[in-house]
Formats: sequence, structure tokens, C-alpha cells
Amino acid sequence: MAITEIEPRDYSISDAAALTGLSVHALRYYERAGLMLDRVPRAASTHRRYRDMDIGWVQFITRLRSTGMSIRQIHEYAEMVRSGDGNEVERLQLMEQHRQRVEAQLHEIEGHLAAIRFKIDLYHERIANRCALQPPTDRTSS
Amino acid sequence: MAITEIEPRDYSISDAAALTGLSVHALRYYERAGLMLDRVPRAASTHRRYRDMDIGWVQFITRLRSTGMSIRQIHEYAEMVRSGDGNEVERLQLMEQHRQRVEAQLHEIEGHLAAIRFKIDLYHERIANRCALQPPTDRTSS
DNA sequence: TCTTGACTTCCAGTGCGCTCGAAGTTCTAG
DNA sequence: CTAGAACTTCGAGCGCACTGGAAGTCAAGA
Repeated sequence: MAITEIEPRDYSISDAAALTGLSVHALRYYERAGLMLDRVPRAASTHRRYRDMDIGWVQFITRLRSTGMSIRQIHEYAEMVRSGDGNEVERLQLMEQHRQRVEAQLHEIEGHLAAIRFKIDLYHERIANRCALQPPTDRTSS
Repeated sequence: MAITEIEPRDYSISDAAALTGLSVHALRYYERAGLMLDRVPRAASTHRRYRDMDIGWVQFITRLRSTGMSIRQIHEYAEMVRSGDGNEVERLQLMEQHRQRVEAQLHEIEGHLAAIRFKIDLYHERIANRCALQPPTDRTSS
């Protein structure tokens, strides 16, 4: 990631990997799977040159992945964006659907977390009782 | 799930599936994978008869699964519980580790959700602008 | 008793999301 | 100019968590 200009314009695939937290394999896979808005430009017609907008897009779809959107769904979304302006309403619907799913997911996890905390409290209690019932071996240490 | 007594004591595998939200396949798989505390008792030495405690256990490990704990990890936890009392501290540690992971996961999802909401707001804006710039075709309809 | 459907075991198959390796090409530091 | 690291494509392989099907057994209502 050598800085050659005041504002770097593009990045190698390993730079992109470092910037997004994905592996180079995953980045190539994403492109093959049609997740990028267009074919990532190549330098000298071979090596990929990720632009800032490409990095930004990968970072966004990584958020979608992390919240459970499948590769297939992201592909559909990318196709929409690719097909140009005019379908903002559709895209909005897709995003709002996803938002709702994520919100539901969040509530679910909160419920599970509460149950896990409850279980943890039970263990604390049980351990406390055991200590109270057993004669202390050494009160001074640790 | 025919109620034969005042308090039903056990359930068929399809009852268990209904009660836990898992498939009968998954229930058998869980048992094979060593996730149950002990072999689920059989009636007439063939059909599984899930007791209340089995159902409860499955419901709990389903929470662990839903919060991202792997089958392998749940197996380890089940082995601990199986090996009897005396390792409550270890079990507690395992659960607290998981709790922390889930809490981190929760915060991450919240961050992603914020980004998704931001994107949605952008769409709303863009759609509003488009409508403002385009001459209305029919002000009376819808 | 008969029939029908739910159950049993065992093993192979599936879908997802990467991950790896081969074989060849290109970039870069010395 | 050269060595070696980083890149390219392509296709196969992997780990996970189930899922499905075959072949046989069991159970409950008509």
C-alpha cells in the first residue's frame, strides 16, 4: 500500500483484503459471485485495482453478510444497483426488509442472552453454596 | 401429543420437534453428535421418549446454537455436565466466555444496523428528491 | 387383524461460504 | 537482469450443520 500520490486512488487485492478484513480468496470469490457493482478494474489487464468506491462497497456488503444476508441476496441487490437508477423504491424495500430481519434477530439474541445470564447466575449460586457447605481449606490464600 | 395423564411425562420425537422448533432429523443428529446429556430413553427399546428435562435441555442448547455456539463446543459443554458435579467453575467460565462473545456480537450487529439505517435514509432522500424534480403525472390518484 | 403412518438405524447427499492448490504471469527490489 | 513475491484463472476440496432416502420395525385406530 505504498502512497505514491497525495490521495491514493486504488489498491491491490491484498490492500483491499487488509482494508475490508476479508481474504484475497473471498474478494475474488465475491467478484465471481457477482457481488461487485462491476468487474473490478485491472491494471495492465491482469491485476485487480480496487478504487475507493470498490472498497466502500465491499465494506457495506460485509455489513450485510455479517447481519445474515446471503450471498444470493446480496447478488440480487447488486444487480439492482447495477441496473442503474429508477429502482430506488425496490432497493429501499429490500433494505427495509433486511433491517426488519436484523431488528428481529437482535431481539432474539437479547432473549437468548438473558437466558444465558440466568444460567450463569445459577452456576454462581451453586458454586457459592458449595463453598459455604465445604470447610474452607485456606482462608488466607488468593 | 395425546395427553394421557394429568402431567405428561414424555414425548415422541415429533412432539419434541414441535416443542423445540427443530426437525426430527436435527434431534436425532444432536443425539448422535453427543449433545444430549445421556442417550434419550427409548420405549420398548426403540422409539425415543423425551422427558421434560430432555426438552428443556434441547431448548437451552438451541439458544446456544442460535447465538453462534458450534455443535463441537456444545458437545464439550455437554460432556462437562455429563461428567457430574465438581466442574461448575469450568462450566461457568465456558458460559461466561460465550456470554461475552454474544455481547460483542450484539454490539457489532447494532453497528451494522445503524449503517443499514443510514443507507435506508439515503434512499428515502433520493426518492424524495426524484419526486420533487419530476413533474407530477397525476396529483389526484392514490 | 389389518393398514397406515410414525418411528428406527445407517449412510449418503446438500447448500453455503469460502479455501486451497496448480500452473502460469507480472511486478518490484536488488 | 534476475530472483522471488504477488498476482492471475480455474476447478476442486472442505467444514459445518443439517437433510433425505432406503429398508426395516412398531403402534394405534377401524
